[in-house]
Amino acid sequence: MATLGDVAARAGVSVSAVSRVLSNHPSARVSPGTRERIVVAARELDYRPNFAGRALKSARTNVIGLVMPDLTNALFTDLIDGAEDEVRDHGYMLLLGRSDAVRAGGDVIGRLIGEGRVDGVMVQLGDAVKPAALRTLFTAGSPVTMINARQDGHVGSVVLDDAVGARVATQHLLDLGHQRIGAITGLPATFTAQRRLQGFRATMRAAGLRVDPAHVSKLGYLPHQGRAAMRRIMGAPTPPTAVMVANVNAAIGALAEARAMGLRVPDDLSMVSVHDSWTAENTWPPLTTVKMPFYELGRTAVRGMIQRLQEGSGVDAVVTEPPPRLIVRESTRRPR
Amino acid sequence: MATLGDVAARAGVSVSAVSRVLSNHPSARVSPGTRERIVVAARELDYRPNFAGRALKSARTNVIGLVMPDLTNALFTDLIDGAEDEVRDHGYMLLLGRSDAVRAGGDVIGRLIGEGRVDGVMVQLGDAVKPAALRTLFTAGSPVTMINARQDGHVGSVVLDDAVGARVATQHLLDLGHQRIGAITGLPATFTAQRRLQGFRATMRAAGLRVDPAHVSKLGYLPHQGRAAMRRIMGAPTPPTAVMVANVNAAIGALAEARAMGLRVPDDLSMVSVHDSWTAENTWPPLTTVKMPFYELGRTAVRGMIQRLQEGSGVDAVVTEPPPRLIVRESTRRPR
DNA sequence: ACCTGTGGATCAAACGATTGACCAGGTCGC
DNA sequence: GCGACCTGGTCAATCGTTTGATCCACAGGT
Repeated sequence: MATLGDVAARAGVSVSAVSRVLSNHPSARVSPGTRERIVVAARELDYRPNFAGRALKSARTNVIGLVMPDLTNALFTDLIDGAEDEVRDHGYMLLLGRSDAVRAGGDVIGRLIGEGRVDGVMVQLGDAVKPAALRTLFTAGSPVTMINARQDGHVGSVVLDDAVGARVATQHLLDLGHQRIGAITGLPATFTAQRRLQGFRATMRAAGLRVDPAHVSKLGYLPHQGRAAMRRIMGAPTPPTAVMVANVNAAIGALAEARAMGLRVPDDLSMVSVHDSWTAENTWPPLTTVKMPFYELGRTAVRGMIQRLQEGSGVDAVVTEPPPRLIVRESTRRPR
Repeated sequence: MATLGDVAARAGVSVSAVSRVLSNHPSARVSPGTRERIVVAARELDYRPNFAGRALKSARTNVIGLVMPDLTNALFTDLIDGAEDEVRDHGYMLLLGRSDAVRAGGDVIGRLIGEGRVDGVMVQLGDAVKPAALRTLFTAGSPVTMINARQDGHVGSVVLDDAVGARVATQHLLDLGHQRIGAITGLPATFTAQRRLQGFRATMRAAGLRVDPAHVSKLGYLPHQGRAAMRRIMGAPTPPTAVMVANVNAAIGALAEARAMGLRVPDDLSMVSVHDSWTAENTWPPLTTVKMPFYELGRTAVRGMIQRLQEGSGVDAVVTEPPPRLIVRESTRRPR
C-alpha cells in the first residue's frame, strides 16, 4: 500500500504538504500547481490513508460501535439501515458487535472503547442484562448511547415513542368494537415493555374499559414466549376477543400458537402487533401491525452520538417523527 | 487510558519489558519478580493495549471483515454466529459491513483492506453484483474469501453442499410419492441457484422422472420473487403436485401466494424448502425444510481466512459436515 | 587475570499520519 | 533600504506498540 511518503516522493514535495492537501486542511497554503501534482500522484498510486496511523495520531477512529443483542433479528433491519446511512453522511463507519458477547467473551463495550477501536458505542441491550453489569459500563462520561432504554445517572439515550405505538394498536382494536382486549408484552423489567403496557392501559382507561389481569402477560419478546403467553391468556375463564402484542416476533409465535389451539384469527381472535417487519406480511393471516420508526431511530442515535463526540454533551432523545403508523392487514376484524 | 509507558513507570521498568511481558513474547527473559510487578501494575491501571498503536507497528489488526448483502436476513444468523465463535477462538474480532455499500458509498472491501482496517475480508455477494465489479476486487492475492460463490482465477472460497441439499429436499417429495415436482430457484446467474437446480434435476433424473420446463422458475430468493414464481408455476397447464423451493425466504413468499391463490398446503400442493430458519417454523403450515450447515459455514470461512493470513495460501472448501438435514413439518404430504 | 556466556533488562528505531514551529524568498509600506 | 508581512513550503515531534540491538553484571572455564 502506498503511504504519504510514496505520494510525496512522486510529487516531489514533503510529506506534510501531501497530508495537508489530501485531508483538505484549512491551513493548507499550497499553490494550485503543487496541489494538482499531489492529487494526481495520490490517484496514480491509489493512495488510501492508513487507518492505524491516522487513528494513532489523532486519537479518533471515526468509527462508531453498534452493539446489539441479536444482529439478525428482523426488527433491527431498519435501525441498522438508518444508522448506516447517517454515519456515511458524516464520514464515519459502523462497527457491529453482539452484546451477547458481554456475557461470553467479556465486556465488548469496554474493549471497544478501551482499546480505542471506536470513538463511541451505541448499545441496544438484550432482555437478559443485569442492571449491575450496566453500571460498570458507564464509567464517567464515556461515550455510550443507549438505544431503547434509559439508565439513571446516564445521559445519552434514544428511545421510541412506545406509549403512542401501543396506543395506536389498542385504539385500532377499540375502533373495531372490541371490549375485552388482552396484552402480550415483554419482561416486566424491560424499558420498552413497561412503556408499551402503560400505553395500552392508558388507552383502555380512556375508553372507560377495565383490563382483566388474566388477559395481560409479560413473558417476553421471543416467539416461544409469545406462544406461551397466548396459551395462558386464552386459558382465562372469559378469554379476550382481541389482543395487542407488544412485539412482532412474539406476535408471530402467538399467532402460530393460536392456530395450534384451533383458534381462527381474526374470526375468533383479533391480533395486532407493535413493530412491523417483512416477516409480518408473510404470516397467515398477514399481521396487522403498527410500524415504529426504526430507521429514524438509527439515524437519531448516530446523530446524537456524533454531536456528543464533537461537542461533548450527550442528549436524551425520543423519536416522535414519523409517528407510529397503523398497517391494517388481515389479522384484525370486528368482534362477532 | 493507560499506556505502556504508564504501566512501565508504575512498575519501575522499561516500556519494552512491559510490552514483552504483557504480550507473552517468547523472547521475554524476565525475572519472576519483575513479571509480577508488571502484571500487577497493568491490572491496577486497567491497561488495554491501544489498537491503533499495535496495528500500526505490526501491520495486523486481528480483525476480519464480514461483508454481507443484507445483514438482517434471518438466514445468516447461524453464519454470523459461527464466524463469531471461530474468530473469538483465535483472538480475532469481526467487522460487519454491508456489500450493499459497494454500489452506494463505493467499494467497502477496497476501503476495508486498503486502509488497513482489517486483515482480510469474507464476502457474501448479493444477487445484484456484476461480475465486472468483482474482478477489480480481487487484486492479486488479496485476502478475500468468497462465501457461497466462486470466481475463476480466485482461490479462497467456502460453499455449502448445495446439490446435496436440493437432493435431500427433492428425494423427500419423491419418497412421499410425488411425480410432478416443480422447482423455484434463484436467478440463473447465482452460484447457489445453479447448483441447487442441478441437484434437483439430477435427483429427478435418477428417479426416472422428467421435469416440465413450465414447472421450473428462476426468479430469485426474495419473498416477492417467490410469490411471482408460485403464480407462474401453478398457472401451468398441468401444475405440479409438489414444489422444491431453493431458499426459505422465497418459500415463505411462495407459501403466502399459494394461500392467496386458494391453494391448500399441503393438501393441494406440497412444499419443501432448502434452508431453515426460525421464520420457517412460524408460518402456516409450518414449513418442511432442509437445514443447511450455516453455522459450520461461518466457522469454516473464518478458519480458511486465518489459515491464509498465517500461512499465505488460500483454500477452496465445501462444507459437507454436518450434512444437510431434512426437518419434516407440515407443508408436505403424499399426493391425493 | 581474561575471555565467554548468559540472564535480565534497557535503548532506540521503526510503523504512517498529523500539525505546530520554522524558514526562504518576495512584496509592501514608509 | 530595512523591517513587517505574506506565500509556499519543509522540519521534526508526536501518538503507543513492537522488536532487533545493545548493555551490564556476574558466573564459569581456562
